[in-house]
Amino acid sequence: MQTDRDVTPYIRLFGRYLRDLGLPVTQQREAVADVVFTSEGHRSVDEIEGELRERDERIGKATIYRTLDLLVRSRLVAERDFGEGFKRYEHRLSDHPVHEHLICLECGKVTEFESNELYRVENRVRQEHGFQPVRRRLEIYGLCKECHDAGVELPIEGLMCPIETV
Amino acid sequence: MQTDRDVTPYIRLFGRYLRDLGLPVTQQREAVADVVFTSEGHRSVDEIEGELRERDERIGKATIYRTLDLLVRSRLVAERDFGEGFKRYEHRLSDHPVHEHLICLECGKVTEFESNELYRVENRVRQEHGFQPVRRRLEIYGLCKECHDAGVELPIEGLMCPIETV
DNA sequence: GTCCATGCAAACCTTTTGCACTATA
DNA sequence: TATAGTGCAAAAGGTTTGCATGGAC
Repeated sequence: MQTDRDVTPYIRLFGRYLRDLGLPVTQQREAVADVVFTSEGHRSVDEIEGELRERDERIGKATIYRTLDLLVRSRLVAERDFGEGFKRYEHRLSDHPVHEHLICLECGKVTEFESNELYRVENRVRQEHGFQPVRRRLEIYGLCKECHDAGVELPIEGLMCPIETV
Repeated sequence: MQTDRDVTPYIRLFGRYLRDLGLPVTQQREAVADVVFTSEGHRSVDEIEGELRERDERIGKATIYRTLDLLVRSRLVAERDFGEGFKRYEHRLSDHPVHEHLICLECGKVTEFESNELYRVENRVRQEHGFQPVRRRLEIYGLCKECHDAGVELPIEGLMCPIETV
């Protein structure tokens, strides 16, 4: 049953992708896509499930995972992994479709930044290694401004001088 | 029972780290550390377990995980995640303790490279975001030289033009 | 009407934990 | 001898899969 839902341009793009592949455009797929497209940050599957529940959409976790897989394949959504033990998803239709991440080791905040230095890196590996870059991932872990201003100091764990072998 | 095992300088470093923390230096810890230190690539827990079995060391998986945790904390070993669904471990006592990774989407080969452009990136985020970098991670996914020379072409999946919304 | 998606629960896989026993220092 | 580690098996947590039912086209 095709209802008159609010189909945003982004969801329409996803619909086009599905149709190109001969796959059905279902309510559930549009609902999951809409949650991701209307979210601004990096959403976990749990968060997406919660948002769907708030919207009174009852969609199984398996369907959410299967739809996210399609969204990632369509390249409309990027899969992220900040080492939390689960993945996060972020749509790529923002002002800055290509960006990297700063991750605070103290509070977990994720900040986005752009780095055109990386184009130089990619050109170098193309020339020096004959490697054709397709996609990349740069994450810098450290202490964010707010935590630093709050006086947090990151403890230095580990050996002070790992090179000394005596 | 303290046997006369072949204790390399690297294992001695790990022993020092443990002693500094008042923790016992056990056979199992030395055995796991030795496998990691004598391995050149990026080892998974399964591979470490297999190597230990070949050496006739019977060590439980839990102990391997617990020892790897100590090795990572000591900063003698780096934890890697190439999106395979499990982690890999690499010792940091090579010629190039700091390096990034090129990962072939076709054959899975991992090549290491160095990028001093990243120091500039880190300085920039320090100035522009007040963020103090501690560690970083750069992975470039693409097609390696061998696969390209073998004629492999990466299929372009997804929408051709994700920006067009009509 | 055909084909595929959905939902539920079970399965899967890596990693973590509880607990009785053993080794280190 | 006190303290901490080990091994086993069970648990945990995220993700995937099998299968009967229901929806898209």
